[in-house]
Amino acid sequence: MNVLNITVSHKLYQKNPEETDLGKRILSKSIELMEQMGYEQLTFKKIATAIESTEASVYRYFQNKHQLLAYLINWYWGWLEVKLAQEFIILNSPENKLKRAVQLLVAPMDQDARIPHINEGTLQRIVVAEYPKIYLTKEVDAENKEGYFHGYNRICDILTMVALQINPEYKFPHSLFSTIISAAQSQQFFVEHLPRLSDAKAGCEDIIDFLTELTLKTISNDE
Amino acid sequence: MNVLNITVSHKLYQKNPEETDLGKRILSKSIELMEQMGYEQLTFKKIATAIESTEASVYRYFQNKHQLLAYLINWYWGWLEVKLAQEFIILNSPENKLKRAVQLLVAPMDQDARIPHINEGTLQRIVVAEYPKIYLTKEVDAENKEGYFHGYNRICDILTMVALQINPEYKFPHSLFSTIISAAQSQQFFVEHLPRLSDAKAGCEDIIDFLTELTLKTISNDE
DNA sequence: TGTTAATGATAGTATTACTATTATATTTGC
DNA sequence: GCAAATATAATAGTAATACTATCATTAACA
Repeated sequence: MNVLNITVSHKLYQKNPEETDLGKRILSKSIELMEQMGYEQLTFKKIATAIESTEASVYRYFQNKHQLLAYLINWYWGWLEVKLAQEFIILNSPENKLKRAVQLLVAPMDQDARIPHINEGTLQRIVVAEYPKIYLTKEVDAENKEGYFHGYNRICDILTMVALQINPEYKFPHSLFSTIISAAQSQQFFVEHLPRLSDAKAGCEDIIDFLTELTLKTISNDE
Repeated sequence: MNVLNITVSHKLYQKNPEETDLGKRILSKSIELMEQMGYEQLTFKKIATAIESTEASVYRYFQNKHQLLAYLINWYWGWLEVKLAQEFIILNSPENKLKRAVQLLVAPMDQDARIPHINEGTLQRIVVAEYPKIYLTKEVDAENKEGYFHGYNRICDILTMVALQINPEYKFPHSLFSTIISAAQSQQFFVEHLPRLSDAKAGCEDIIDFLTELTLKTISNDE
């Protein structure tokens, strides 16, 4: 059986949680609890109690809740990069690659049986609900140097390269894809919670149409 | 002299801060401190000390820090709506209105001398750095009912009406403008802190070009 | 078997986010 | 000009949070 390992920068943990059973239980339960109660309400005490361990043990893996969130979100981007790479094997036109990328961003993610301690679908919902919290802080510059945003940067770079194949003249590809990725998340959130900020109906189809059209029209160089 | 009053829903405060001297000092100092230290580090204690008042007094105006942030951000959207209305008086084409709206979102805001207790430029930077925090919470549905996001909804609706004059067939105007507004903020943030996520150079010109082109291409119905 | 590493158990601290109470000052109605 | 209401100040207190520290136990490993 194929074992897949998503690697996250060692700056994002104190002790690698993928290497021990306790570490995996922390990841698994953190994902479950964070989705249920949200980032603000989650505490290391609650995680520890839920896995029948102690607060101090959780602190051995992550410095604090913020680092844990950064870890999970980077894991997600690493995962998405693997998915993209897989899909691109059989996609030949850059247009189709971009379309598929948008679908991956927005469509609910299935759980991968090879990685039982991470529920990718739940993790995706965490990214939708919490993502901007990892960079909207006063520590952003220091954390950027530590690689806290590496996963996101890479996705953005990959899509930029694809877009430049369609139109090498397009001036703002990084801006475009950081916008698209963040819109992919916020539109999912708006459909569910702030529907006046979106035209999409429940389900991911409308959001995909919106983002795909937006992307392709923007990078096209006709007119 | 022309006195201007931005009205914020009474659900966004305990006691109207615009009505008293202490209230205005709280607003003024909150804006200053929040920009300096960021939302997370700010406490009511710090505000109170800085204006030589007490924590309990600040609590009489706002239930908590979250409500204060929501107040400030709604004030900003109210202010932006007033600005938009002023500008639209002499702009006739919907294209020019959208272009101007993008400029207002991104260009640094001057302080209005008629409202000495609110520094609009500083407030704008707070919106850039903190905006998503007011809706990315588990209380979002309840707070939406209380009108916490009213200001944003209105800006989005106004721009939607303008866009539909250009292309009445366009299917996703609300999604487009919630995306544009949020990109206006995040691009400003990225240019300063996460430059790999943007192609813009310092200053607002590139961001304005990026967003203007994105908007107009997306709503155009040719091709 | 002795050493190291991982975890558990427990305790403690500073800060935060409030709530409550009482005193004092100021404004307002009459 | 005085009583009543209101706003604010001063102070205290509480529960929860976000850690840090210490020491004992267990497991792993060489």
